[in-house]
Amino acid sequence: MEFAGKKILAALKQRHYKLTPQRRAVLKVLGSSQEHLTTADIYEKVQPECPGIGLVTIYRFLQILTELGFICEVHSDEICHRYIIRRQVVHHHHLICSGCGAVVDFIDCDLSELEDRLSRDTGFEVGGHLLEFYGRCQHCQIIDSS
Amino acid sequence: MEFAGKKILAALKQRHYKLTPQRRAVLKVLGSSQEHLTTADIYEKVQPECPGIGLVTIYRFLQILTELGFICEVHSDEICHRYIIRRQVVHHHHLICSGCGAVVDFIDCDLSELEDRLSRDTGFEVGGHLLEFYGRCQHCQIIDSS
DNA sequence: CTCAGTGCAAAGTCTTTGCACTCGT
DNA sequence: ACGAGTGCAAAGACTTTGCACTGAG
Repeated sequence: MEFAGKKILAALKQRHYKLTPQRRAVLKVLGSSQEHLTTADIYEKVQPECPGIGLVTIYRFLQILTELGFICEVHSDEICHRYIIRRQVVHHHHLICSGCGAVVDFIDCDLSELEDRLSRDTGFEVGGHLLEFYGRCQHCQIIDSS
Repeated sequence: MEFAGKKILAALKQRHYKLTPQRRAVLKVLGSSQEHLTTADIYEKVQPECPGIGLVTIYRFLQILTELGFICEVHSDEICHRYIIRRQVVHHHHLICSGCGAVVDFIDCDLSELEDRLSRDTGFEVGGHLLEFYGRCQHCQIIDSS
């Protein structure tokens, strides 16, 4: 999953953001992880590659990545402020494993009908939505039953 | 919307939680607000009714209410850890006004087909989902255009 | 009367800010 | 060589914990 990271690096370069070793390392971690990560998770995972890195640097970089839409925040009743690299450029949703934290993206969901109905019923001008599914991935189901 | 608060009071009593003036006041605030509130919001709104109340008390009580499922956390890319009283006992979703914070519940959404497909495609055992819509309520639309 | 609940203060966690130094461009 | 980016330390925001007192049942 190096691809997403590489793509973001190029995009950052184009916007004249500096490509420091720290940023490369953070992107590498984000790009090679299937799970949603907290800032602290990233900090830990970056250590081998970039021992001296400061937490602050990660905070600041994540902020940039969020602003540019390169990472998504993952939400649930249990989880907040966890990040995952955005593999889909388009609007999409997450299927999250509550066991290992793996995240699967999916694109096609037709909520427009529901959106229209809500709009009619409530008078709201509906601008967007957040949809996330929770469950257990195959691997964690096996662990559960053993 | 006093109703929800009254109902919760009864449920708490049944579970032998003590019904202190502080708890009554917090429930009153939650029950009479259409918006999602932070702990600090509740703290402020409770002052007139219960001047000496401590923030800590609210934290602790919200924790109980969350555990018992009487309030829901509201999520979005902007908003996290905001609470709203649970008016629907059953599974439901939120339509949130990004202007004034008003929250409308809605129940009927048929995601089972999508859930089945995801389950088939990914091997996940899907346990639940979080669906929230964002938009502008009628009132805020009027303000916007003036 | 008893112990859950409260309020205060202190501690803990997470995140942001100020500032001098470094290094990518 | 310039200024964005970095790391440290300190400050700030939010939440939890310890402890003695209070009041609901």
